[in-house]
Amino acid sequence: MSTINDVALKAGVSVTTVSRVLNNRGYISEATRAKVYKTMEELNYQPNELARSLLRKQSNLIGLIIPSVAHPFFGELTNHIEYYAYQNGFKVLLCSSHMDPAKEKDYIAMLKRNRVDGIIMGSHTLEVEEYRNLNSPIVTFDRQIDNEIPFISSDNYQGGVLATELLISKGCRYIVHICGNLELKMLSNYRNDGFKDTAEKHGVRHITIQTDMNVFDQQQYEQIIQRMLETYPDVDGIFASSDIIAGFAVRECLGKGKRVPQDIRIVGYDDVNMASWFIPGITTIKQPTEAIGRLAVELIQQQLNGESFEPDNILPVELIERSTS
Amino acid sequence: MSTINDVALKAGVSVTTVSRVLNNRGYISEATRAKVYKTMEELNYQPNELARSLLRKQSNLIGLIIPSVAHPFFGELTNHIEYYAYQNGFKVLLCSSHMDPAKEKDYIAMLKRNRVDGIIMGSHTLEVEEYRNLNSPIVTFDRQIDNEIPFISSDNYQGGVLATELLISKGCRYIVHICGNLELKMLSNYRNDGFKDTAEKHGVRHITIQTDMNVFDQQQYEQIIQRMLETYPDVDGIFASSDIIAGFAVRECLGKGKRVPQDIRIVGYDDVNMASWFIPGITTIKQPTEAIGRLAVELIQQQLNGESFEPDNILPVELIERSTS
DNA sequence: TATTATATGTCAAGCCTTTGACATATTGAT
DNA sequence: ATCAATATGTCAAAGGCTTGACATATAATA
Repeated sequence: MSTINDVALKAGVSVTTVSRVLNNRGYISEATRAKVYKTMEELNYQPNELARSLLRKQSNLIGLIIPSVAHPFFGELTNHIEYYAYQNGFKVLLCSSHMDPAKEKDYIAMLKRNRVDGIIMGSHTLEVEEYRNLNSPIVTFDRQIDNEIPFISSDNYQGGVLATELLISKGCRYIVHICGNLELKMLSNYRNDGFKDTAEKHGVRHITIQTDMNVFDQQQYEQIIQRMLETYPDVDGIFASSDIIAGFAVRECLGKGKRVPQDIRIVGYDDVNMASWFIPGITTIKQPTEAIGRLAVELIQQQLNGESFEPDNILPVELIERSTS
Repeated sequence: MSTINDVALKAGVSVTTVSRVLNNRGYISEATRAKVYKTMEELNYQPNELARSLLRKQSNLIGLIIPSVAHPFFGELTNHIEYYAYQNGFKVLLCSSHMDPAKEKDYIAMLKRNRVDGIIMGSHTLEVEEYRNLNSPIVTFDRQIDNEIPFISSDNYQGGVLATELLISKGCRYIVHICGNLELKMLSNYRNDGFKDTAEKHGVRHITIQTDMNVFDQQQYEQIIQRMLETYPDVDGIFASSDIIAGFAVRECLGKGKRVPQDIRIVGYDDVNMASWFIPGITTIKQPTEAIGRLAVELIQQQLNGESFEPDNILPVELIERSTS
């Protein structure tokens, strides 16, 4: 790889001059500018960002830690984050924790070693303390660390309310919420609060079933749903905390000879693309994935610029009715 | 962020000594080693990888260019690539081209500026020439650039054969292959060859329908399939070039009142997780995504090490029978 | 003509880390 | 007492780039 020196030499100018055209500062004649660009072209020169970052103390790198990009929700979220990062001159370093605390810790250290300008945390297997004192701009998704660190989440409580109201309005009298582990202090737990409050308000029987915190575990989902269907055969409404779980619920119900939505109604969460591809299409609570992605990048940028920012970002959800309700 | 200097100062040793414990070279007493580690801990020191990379002329970064991580197949592939990259001490810089040649070109330049150790190309919107002379280790997925640059693909021809044989053996007499644009010289075009050869061998009527090269275009898929179903109402077998397209095909067929698989049989490609979640489960040709991911990283590593490597990597496919055939 | 804006050059420090060359001390073994 | 292994230190260069300070020269303007 050629260096700025090679360019200067070949173009017959000083490195300072090349640096000046590269960074658009000081006086440069059009002729010199053109000559330098031409030489860079000829030498196939690309300024070394490692050296630049080292000097500037800014890498334009954003670290993104998520459970897995193979999960449709995180895949779509990552897609939007990557898009807006690129728009704002950032590159994204992808880290999949696979819900392994050791790996997550490792990744955080790695990101610090690489001097990322900020970290977007979509995976939360560590204790809250571990995330403090990272002294790097952070944005958190679906988890509140403290008042200093901004978080983004969808309006989980409202999502729970909307889903539950729908089930009840359609006539469900015995509803279940299948969600992640409530021990983890995730903001998504509010979905369960919305669910319970609404069910109680309407005097509807309700139970909550927690899954382990595995990202994807087809077997576990199937088992939990089967057991639930056996233990509570009278359930006539399911609010699942992801469209994938909802999909499995549909599958198991149909397998058990229950008609959806006539015998049992099912509402998911997320509104991943897949939710509309399923047959029947899954009724769900839409998270504004694109807005979340955009905001995440913005919040990093704002912290970087020393601007003030909103620490609590709860984005609106929307009920999308399809065929499972 | 503290530097190696701060550590040396605080620990009361020289930077050379710190560097020695950091890199495990030269003589170091256990006492000093412990003292240095303790100080690093206290200062929350993380060696600056930018400086190290600059010096070593090696960044341990792999650039991954794909159409979109929101696409299930690429999401799963990315997941595996990230996994094996991490295992081998690499970090992944994620780039989503969204099938935009300008963006892809930009990304390539960006990756060079960042001195990535290698590039895994899963998006191919540029002319073959553009990929040559990148003088960086490259691995290509589903496209052959030249004999120097290694490629990986599934056994597309065999995939086409397996899918077609299955349809015919189940009694299909008029089959259609829905695939991407054949103009692009992608290795996946061989699926169509396998399809045609097999259909002709058995004397079965067959047609090929190409889609545009958009990653995801629900509308387009629906339209193409609807039009196909209207134009060729006698079609009784579909080989779709992705599970997503297959999913839409199932949906449209059921919508038109055709029974799957009784009236029309459908086979997909990829075997993304989703294919088994669909109702009915989609019969498909499985690409060995994990093996592809592992091999991609290995091929970068081998090129980096100056080892010899296999340029042509065609990985076996497998027929997965579910309920649409 | 004097002044100013424009254009380029030289020089050197600094970003953080690694590494080789070399020097000096302290051990323990012979 | 001597030698070698062990342990640490000093010093400086290198990696590629940016930037400020200063110097110089040409062209345009007052």
